[in-house]
Amino acid sequence: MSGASSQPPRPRSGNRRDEAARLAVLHAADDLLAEHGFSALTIEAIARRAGVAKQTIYRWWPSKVEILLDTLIEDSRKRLPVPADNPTADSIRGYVHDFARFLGDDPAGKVLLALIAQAQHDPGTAESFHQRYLAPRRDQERDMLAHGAEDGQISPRLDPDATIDALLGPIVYRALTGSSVPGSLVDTLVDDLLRPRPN
Amino acid sequence: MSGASSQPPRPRSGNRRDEAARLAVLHAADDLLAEHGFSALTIEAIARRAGVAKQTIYRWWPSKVEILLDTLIEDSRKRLPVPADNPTADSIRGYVHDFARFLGDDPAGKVLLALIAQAQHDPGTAESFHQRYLAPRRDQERDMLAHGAEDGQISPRLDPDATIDALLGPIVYRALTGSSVPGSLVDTLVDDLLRPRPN
Amino acid sequence: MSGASSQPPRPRSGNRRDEAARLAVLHAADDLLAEHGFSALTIEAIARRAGVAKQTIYRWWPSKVEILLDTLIEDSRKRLPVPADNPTADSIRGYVHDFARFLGDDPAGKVLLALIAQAQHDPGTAESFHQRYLAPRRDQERDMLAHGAEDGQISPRLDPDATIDALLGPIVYRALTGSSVPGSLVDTLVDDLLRPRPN
Amino acid sequence: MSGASSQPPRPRSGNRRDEAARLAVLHAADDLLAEHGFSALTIEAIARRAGVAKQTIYRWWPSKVEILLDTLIEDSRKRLPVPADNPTADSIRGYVHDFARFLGDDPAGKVLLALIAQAQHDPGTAESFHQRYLAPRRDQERDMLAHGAEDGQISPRLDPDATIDALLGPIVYRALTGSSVPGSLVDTLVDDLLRPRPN
DNA sequence: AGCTAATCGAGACGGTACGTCGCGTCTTACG
DNA sequence: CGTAAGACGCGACGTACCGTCTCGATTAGCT
Repeated sequence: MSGASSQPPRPRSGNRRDEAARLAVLHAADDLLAEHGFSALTIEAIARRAGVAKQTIYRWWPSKVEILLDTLIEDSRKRLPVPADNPTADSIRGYVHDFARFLGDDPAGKVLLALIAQAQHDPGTAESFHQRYLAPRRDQERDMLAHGAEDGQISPRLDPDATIDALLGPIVYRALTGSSVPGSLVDTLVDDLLRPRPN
Repeated sequence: MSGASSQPPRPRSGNRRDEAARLAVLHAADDLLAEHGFSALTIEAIARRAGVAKQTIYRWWPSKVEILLDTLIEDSRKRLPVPADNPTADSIRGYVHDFARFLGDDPAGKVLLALIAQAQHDPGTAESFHQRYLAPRRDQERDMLAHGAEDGQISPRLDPDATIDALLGPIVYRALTGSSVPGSLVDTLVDDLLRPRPN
Repeated sequence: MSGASSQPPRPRSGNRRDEAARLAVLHAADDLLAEHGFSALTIEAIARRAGVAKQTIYRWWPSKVEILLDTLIEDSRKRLPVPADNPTADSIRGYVHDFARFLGDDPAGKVLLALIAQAQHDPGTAESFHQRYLAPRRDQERDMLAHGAEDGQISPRLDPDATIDALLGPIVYRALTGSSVPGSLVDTLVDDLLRPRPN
Repeated sequence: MSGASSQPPRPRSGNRRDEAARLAVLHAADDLLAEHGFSALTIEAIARRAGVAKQTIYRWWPSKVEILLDTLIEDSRKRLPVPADNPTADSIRGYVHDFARFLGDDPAGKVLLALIAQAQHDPGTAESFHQRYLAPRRDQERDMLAHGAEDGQISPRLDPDATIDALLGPIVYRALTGSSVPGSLVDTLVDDLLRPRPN
């Protein structure tokens, strides 16, 4: 009688939030951005493509920016993790290379660029984008640098935030202006900024 | 003096383009962007504030982006000139500092950020922005570096475009993410990138 | 026995139809109509005010019109009975006066007007309204006239349905157009229609 | 001369109100009401069927009720004129017959019923309906009775408003409840109300 | 000196998307 | 079972701007 012990895996729906609808919205938003650009990313278009009612979107997301943030956070976690355990000089250098690849080649990179852009147009977006994406990531990146420095793997010449901005800024700027990022540029940046001046 | 006695208030244009209307549109666009942000920058709002008919805007500008580009090009020419004649190490360093100030403090800096952003959302904007603003400026900046290197004022470690992106990228990225740019960061970037490795 | 002791506030229904919920719905509908008009009489508002789930309403009533019909039928039975036993000329005249008062002053009169109105907009309402309210009442009114005529109390000059429509029509029309119904009008109508032409 | 000289028939549009759009909206509203009833009479449906933008409707009419009022006023003027010049007993009787026919057979009669109904649901409609339709018509009907009485054509037994309500009320009530109005009923009402009691 | 052509303010027009409300159906968990 | 709760697909609401258009007025420059 106590029967089916702890959590029988219910294919639920109805009273609770519909997980299928949630995923359909996230994928529809991603796809629309990739296929037709940000200007085609309207709530109505997302609802249409996801086969979902507009109200279902508004019930769970205050704006299309939050939808994109949801996908970006998830994709970044999976495909652009920040080296955390005993980062080596190589793994840190690898992270910057991965960042360049993420921005340039991964569809999720386009989401990141779109959010950076939209943050310029709308203060609400800026706020959300910082709190939910930039700040947590920056914390991880700072940790990475701090641990790397503790272990003697790197010796940054600037304070942590300046170091990260100096490393990633050029990559982001190139992506924003439609240019590619050659590996040599990344290597030079890493060499310059993470090693002390030899003299 | 002979003329305008009978009709007191409005000297209507006539056959030629009305310069007053042109300026009113540019200023209205600038002001709206500064006061209420890009989302309030609609053609209807510009027309309303400029006291101009919508058609007058559409006759002379294909989109609001071109209006902003007009103001940005003019303002950049005046307030952020690229050192051209015999640039010294100091004048080049000064230009990077000026660039940071322009982005951070000058209202026209907000226009530049808005255009970078809009270029992510709309390919037409990207195209126009490159051809009318980024490319010409980049040409001047390349010249500046080339002349500086010829004269022995600087010795860039990277190719010209990479050098400029590495210098300006962090500044732009900080502006895009709402941070300030300390002078020390600029100095470090300039020192690193425009001087050869000592060893 | 397990008794209603442990749970203080809500004695949930259980297996049979919850009479308290039924009454709550009827009163909520009545109140909303009286307080905010027909346009505020939505199923969601009724459920909200009655503290009842929407599904509970849909389970027992096919539409909000049927809710109103339930209240109207009950209220009419109580507060506007048709004289049935040996109607006299006076009791018939009194009924017409009562009808005018019901439409003009009783909250239930507003329900009747709302249903007459809604019947114009929706054939389903018209059908229900006729079968459940108008036809049964008309039968009683016809009986009233027939018995009155048999007893020599009245001598209608028109056939029964025409008589009733000629008596009540002006009253309803005045109510629909927001006018009051003076007693003298009722008296004249009764005098004209229920007595034979003297000549 | 009188001919088509003065006003060359311009098929205009543009800056001024588009007469074709106005008529398309009125006809679309009429048709939708006749074909699918009031519940199908949404602004979106009218716009769709008229081939007109929603905003064009909202620009000129505050609500769908005003659209119906426009059509009703026009149709009533054309097809149910109130006898004005030297009304005779016969022309007055004819008017009441025409009124019954209008309500029963003319599509515009359905518009009138729909507006009477909607006025019960919405105070704004009631207000508009009175000021724009009922009151002006009532004025004309009062004039008709007054002139008829002056000329000795009729001798109403009730005050003018009561007379009109007593005449038209039963007709309206029958129409509202889906019944037909036999000519004999009209004749009896007219005879009763417009001639003095013989005794 | 009159005619032509272009500009300008004004604003109507057909559209698309906005964010909200209520509909009627549904599923769950509780009693 | 009936119930409270509430998510869901749907469709209309009334508003804001879009980009196009047509008006009537104004004013140069060319016959």
